[in-house]
Amino acid sequence: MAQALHDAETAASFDPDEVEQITRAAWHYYNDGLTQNEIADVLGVSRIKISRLLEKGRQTGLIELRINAPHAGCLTLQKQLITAFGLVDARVVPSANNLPVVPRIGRAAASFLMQKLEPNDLLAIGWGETVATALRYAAPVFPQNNISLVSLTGGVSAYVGTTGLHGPQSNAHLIPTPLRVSSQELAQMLRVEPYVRYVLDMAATARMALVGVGVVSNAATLVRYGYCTSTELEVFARRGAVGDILGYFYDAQGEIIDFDIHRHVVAIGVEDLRRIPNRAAAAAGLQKVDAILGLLRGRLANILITDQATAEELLRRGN
Amino acid sequence: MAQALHDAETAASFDPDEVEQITRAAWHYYNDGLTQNEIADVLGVSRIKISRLLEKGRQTGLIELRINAPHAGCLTLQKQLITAFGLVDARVVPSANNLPVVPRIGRAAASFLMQKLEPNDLLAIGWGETVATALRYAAPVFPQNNISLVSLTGGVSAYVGTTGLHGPQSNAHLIPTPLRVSSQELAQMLRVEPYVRYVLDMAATARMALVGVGVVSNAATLVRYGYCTSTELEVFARRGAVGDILGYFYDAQGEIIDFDIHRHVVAIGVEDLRRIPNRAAAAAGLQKVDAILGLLRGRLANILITDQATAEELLRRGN
DNA sequence: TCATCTATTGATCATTTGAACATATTACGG
DNA sequence: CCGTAATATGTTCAAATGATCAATAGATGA
Repeated sequence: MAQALHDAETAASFDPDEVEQITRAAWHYYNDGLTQNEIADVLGVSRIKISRLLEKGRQTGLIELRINAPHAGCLTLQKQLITAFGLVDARVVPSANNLPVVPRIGRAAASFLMQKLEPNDLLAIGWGETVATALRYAAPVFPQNNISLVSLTGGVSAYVGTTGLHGPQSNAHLIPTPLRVSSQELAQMLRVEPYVRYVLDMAATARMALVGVGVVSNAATLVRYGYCTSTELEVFARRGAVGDILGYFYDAQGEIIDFDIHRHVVAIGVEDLRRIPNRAAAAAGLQKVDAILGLLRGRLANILITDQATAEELLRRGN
Repeated sequence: MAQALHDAETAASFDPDEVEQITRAAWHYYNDGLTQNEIADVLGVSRIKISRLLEKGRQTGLIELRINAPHAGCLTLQKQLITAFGLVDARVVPSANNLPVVPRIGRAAASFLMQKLEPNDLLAIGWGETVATALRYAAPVFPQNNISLVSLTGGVSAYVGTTGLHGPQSNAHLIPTPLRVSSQELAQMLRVEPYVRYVLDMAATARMALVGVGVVSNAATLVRYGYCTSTELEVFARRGAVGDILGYFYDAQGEIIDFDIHRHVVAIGVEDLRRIPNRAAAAAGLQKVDAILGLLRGRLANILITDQATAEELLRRGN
């Protein structure tokens, strides 16, 4: 079910030799200001190879570009979000009307993680496209700092697989089940499976979580990947659901509504989630404003990564 | 005396409008992958302007490029340095034979500072070319995180002036005297001047210090800027001096030697310096190996930022 | 007020760069 | 052992970029 959430175009390489080459090239290129040709001479390879090494470095997050001055307008928005919703932190990326939202937010989330995570930290991840994108950018760096991953729900292995976070050196503990299964009984059985239990317990100890926010509409990722039908969502919406987190639907105040589907979900409980001290939600888009508002009101997340337009709308409608 | 340590070519601008423009441009360029032309259209300015904004952003450190995987060979060296000399941390930049050393080490030091300093921190700075370069790169970012600067010695104002760290928003407390004055009496009078006293006391409370390492040879920066004569240095060398820190000369074991000049220096005392928990020395070059060895043996610094060749030589000769 | 000087902006062009294509090399299944 | 596919490397070329020079606006001082 929904196996190939993302095609594996970006399977990152961890060949130490290549990492060394990339680093060396990057150093010369960005710090020393050499041209690709000069680096090629120094390292004794062809120019195009340098070009490709640099490209790969940027893709994988090995080379990270940090903008040290928060965009003035957005800095204000960040502060406003923090105070208006009592957040721990917030990131607002400048708006860009006709650029796809997910990669932009994903990058911002990756950047946030790289800034906040400390060596040996444990990062818990939820389900969703934005989370997947963020991981794609941030994950290659994790082995360096010995950062471990743990999933908050089933169904994430599909897209973690595309981040290159496999192999002996990686440290990813993923719940090996779908997000939702067909019956309450099966879900319960899976939850008490030793390894599943183990991962869920570990997830509850994470210091930082990154989750996505689901909307209640046909466009929901849950629908697109077959975990829900549009019909179900219509019912949920009629009963007051505005969004979902980890497969749990909540109302405008962020209260989890009692739906059957919640007992079909293989995921950490909401109470446990709330005990994770840093819960970052990455989401943007005007269609998500209601969902985000509920999320923040219910303190299901206390960190928000979004874009300018969404932030403005949140502030207009919020509180 | 030695006023223009560096020409003011890089006087950074803090026009908030420009910072915003740079940020916006950088975001589109590096995160969204737009071309300069496209950004020019979006922001409504000429393409060449975007090019210049980006250039300025990189120069001033507003746009920071971080390489997330330590160079493999150098990572080893870093670890070896840390264990061999009992350091708190170390940075080793890859060697590049015919590139000037100072800017490379300076950038590495700036990068180190930006990584380690936390908002509202106080950074103490010593005297020297490398420190000046590091500041040039790192300083523009400080107002953002409300990082304050304090000088450990006199004579730094000359080069801090070139970092744009002036004006109301900046927070730089500099000792308004030369590094060395002509008599013991004058030095003593200056040290008890209220403002000088105040700055020295404040410096002693810093959590992080960045200092340079002076060699005992004609090439010493102290000589070039007129604080010492070659003749003096010859005498010092004959009496066992291998290097200087903040104007204090020490022997191969890092013991401060008792010289008259030390009483002519307006600087924090060595004991107070040693009480600063993180003392980073930035220096590279084979001619500095003896000086660095002494420095580390005497624990005058417990963090070292250097290059590959120097690190290897240190390890060969050290301990 | 004018002249001069400086700083900013704009245009041109050589260099640098990445994308598209072509080729070689290696891995793999029959 | 061969053929096929997948991967890596090399070549060519158009796009993108930054340096240089010219022009303009703005500041400074007599």
